[in-house]
Amino acid sequence: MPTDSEQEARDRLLLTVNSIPRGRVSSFGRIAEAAGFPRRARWVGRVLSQLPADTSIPWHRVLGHNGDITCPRNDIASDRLTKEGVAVHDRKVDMRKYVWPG
DNA sequence: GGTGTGACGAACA
DNA sequence: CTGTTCGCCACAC
Repeated sequence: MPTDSEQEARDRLLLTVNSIPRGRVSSFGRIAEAAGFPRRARWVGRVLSQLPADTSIPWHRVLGHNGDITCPRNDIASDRLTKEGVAVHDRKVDMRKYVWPG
């Protein structure tokens, strides 16, 4: 069973992911720091990987720091980002143009 | 309880 | 630009 503090940590993390505006993206490390967990990028990736398929969390807006779509469902992520107005080229995004916080 | 691994990231050659 | 090395941490074996 997850600890209360662990649950709280995940909640804070997902809250931060939820705050990424439509049409913008962020990186694992940036989200981790914004949520109050510096240097926990890998943990962020792990938590997102365990989200249910029907979640409302915009996990597709979280990319690698260089703009790479690194998730296993990169097709879905690419599709959703494109529909949000984010230009995706070769499974990559121009981080400098869409990064949040800007 | 050591070891390998991963939706990471930064520094460096 | 690519590849290497290291730090990081949860987890499976």
